[in-house]
Amino acid sequence: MADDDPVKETGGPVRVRTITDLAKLAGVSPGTVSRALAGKSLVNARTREKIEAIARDHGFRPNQMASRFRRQKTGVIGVVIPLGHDRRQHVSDTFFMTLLGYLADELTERGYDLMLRRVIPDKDEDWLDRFIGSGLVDGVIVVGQSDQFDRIEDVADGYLPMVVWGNHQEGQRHCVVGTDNVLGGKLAAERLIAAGCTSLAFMGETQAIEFAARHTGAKAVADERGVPIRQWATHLSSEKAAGDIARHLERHAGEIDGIFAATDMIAIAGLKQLKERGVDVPGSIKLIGFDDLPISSQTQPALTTIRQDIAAGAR
Amino acid sequence: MADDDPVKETGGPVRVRTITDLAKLAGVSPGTVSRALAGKSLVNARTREKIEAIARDHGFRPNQMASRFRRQKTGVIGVVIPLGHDRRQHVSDTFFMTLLGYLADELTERGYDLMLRRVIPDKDEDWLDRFIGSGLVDGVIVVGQSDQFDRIEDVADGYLPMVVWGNHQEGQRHCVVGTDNVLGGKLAAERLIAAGCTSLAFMGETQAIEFAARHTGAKAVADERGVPIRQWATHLSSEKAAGDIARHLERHAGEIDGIFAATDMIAIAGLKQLKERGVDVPGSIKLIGFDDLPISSQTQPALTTIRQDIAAGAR
DNA sequence: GAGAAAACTGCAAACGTTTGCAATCGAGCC
DNA sequence: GGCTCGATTGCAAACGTTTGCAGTTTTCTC
Repeated sequence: MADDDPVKETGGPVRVRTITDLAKLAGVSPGTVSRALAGKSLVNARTREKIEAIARDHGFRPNQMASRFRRQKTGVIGVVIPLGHDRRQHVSDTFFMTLLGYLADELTERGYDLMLRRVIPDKDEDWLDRFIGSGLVDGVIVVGQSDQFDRIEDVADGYLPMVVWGNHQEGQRHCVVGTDNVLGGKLAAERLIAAGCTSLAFMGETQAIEFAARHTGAKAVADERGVPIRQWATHLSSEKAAGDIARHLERHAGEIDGIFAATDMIAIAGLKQLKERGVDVPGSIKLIGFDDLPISSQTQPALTTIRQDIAAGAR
Repeated sequence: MADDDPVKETGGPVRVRTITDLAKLAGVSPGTVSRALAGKSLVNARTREKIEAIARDHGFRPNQMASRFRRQKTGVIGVVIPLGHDRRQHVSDTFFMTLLGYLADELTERGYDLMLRRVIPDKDEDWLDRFIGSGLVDGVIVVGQSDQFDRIEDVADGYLPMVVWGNHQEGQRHCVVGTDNVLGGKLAAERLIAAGCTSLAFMGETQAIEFAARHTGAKAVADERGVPIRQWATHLSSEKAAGDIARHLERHAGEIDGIFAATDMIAIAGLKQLKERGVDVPGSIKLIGFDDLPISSQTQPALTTIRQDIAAGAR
């Protein structure tokens, strides 16, 4: 009799892989199964129960690929980290990773998945277009503008929910959230000067606009107070930074009594170098960092908490 | 004449969204376009060039959702972090984030995307099944077994490329890569004892098997050498750890002269507490951590580099 | 108990690609 | 010159869900 349903005749536990298999088993149409599983109100309570029971028994999970494809919604937010000016820095950099941690928490809480991508802009002209155009994500969060400001601007017009973690620039078109780097720089310089410093150094680089802004802020205050501030070019990756710092200290250690490090990582590296040289910190040289990483318990200028901003921005 | 192609008549830049649009424009069939864009060898060089040109001009990107759906391959590796025993710890924990950084690098290098998901096992019975069954990922990397060992084991039989970062257990069925925690614990204890310590403390918790193993290793060596080792239960999150450590130190500071911290984060927190109490480190109390985070330049026991293992494991 | 409204359910057409198979077009071979 | 073979290309059927529309019941209402 069951001629039209050979499946049942096998006796073995039927593998129910698709919504259609399940429908056959339940004796309803795929459409109904879909609705039942989606929790729509248009299905009879008894039918739904039956369907859910079967689904549970067979450990059935609707294929998300198909579902998302059909409804043209991925439920995924892309997080892309441009490895611009200093390839070694970004991913695996503590600050970005910490930020990413919070992002993951917040996004998951809102039912989104997080797709992480690291790109090397030099190698890949239109990294952003490609990511957006792929249709894989509902929105994009760019972590760090790096030196890709223009490219980001170009894309911003094409819309798509995008928020950028980075520095705000007068008249820019893309939505940005992040620390006020200029203000942070000012605060740092003010604090150093208030602590009695009379000659400052900025450790970091100014290629990426985030850091440039920090320098700008510090310089503005320093100039205003008549305190000299020099720039000590320093790589951002811990390994390279150490060497750079050592070199600077060797040549100019005596000339300054206050250091503003562009990142906490640099600050920590600097601290180590200073200690190794027997310099008293903060006795003879004062040091201030930037980022407020959980590790560094030094005093930091403002870092906005990301929570609310992200929520609103990513929607 | 162009009656059958109203699109061209609009004059505006034709929006080419699908492969079919492009095909029409190029005067070929969608199939051919697909082949051309996929770089297959079966298309005439001239046809391909033409198609590629049009694609470029219109900034066309094939819909990845559709593509991946059709070929039942996502090109995505899921990274899931079970927030088991201590909800606050995992994501936004520095160690995991650092690990994640390397993972991202390696996966991207191999053309995979990385989908991050944080789950709270208590709330969600079958977090793993759900993730795997969703068909969203080609493989899964579980970071940290936490207290979910059994659940992971259950799933491991169902196959699917899965690798777990965590502790190896005799006779387990799932593929695991990670530090040898027992060995690490042994090394730590040995080092402390070699440095002259005569009474140890282990700071951390033992609910998660990774940490339990570290403790076990340390205890084995300590017992063997006749050195007492006590356990100071300590939360893993920096904030809570500080309080725990303070409490322990207050009561038992004088009783020990060597501390093995289950993680670097705890070690750092401990270091701070000790300093605040004016304890000389490593003069009167020696301290050793675990993880080898880039920040901590203290001596650490072995941490396997993840590079090769991941590559092979994830395939 | 007829008629209408409400509650369910089934049908079939999408979503945009990939891909096996068959058709077409030249070119080379005897 | 007919035929075979290879190189391209077109056709159409998937992939597994969702969803508008059109039935088909059921349940009321009078």
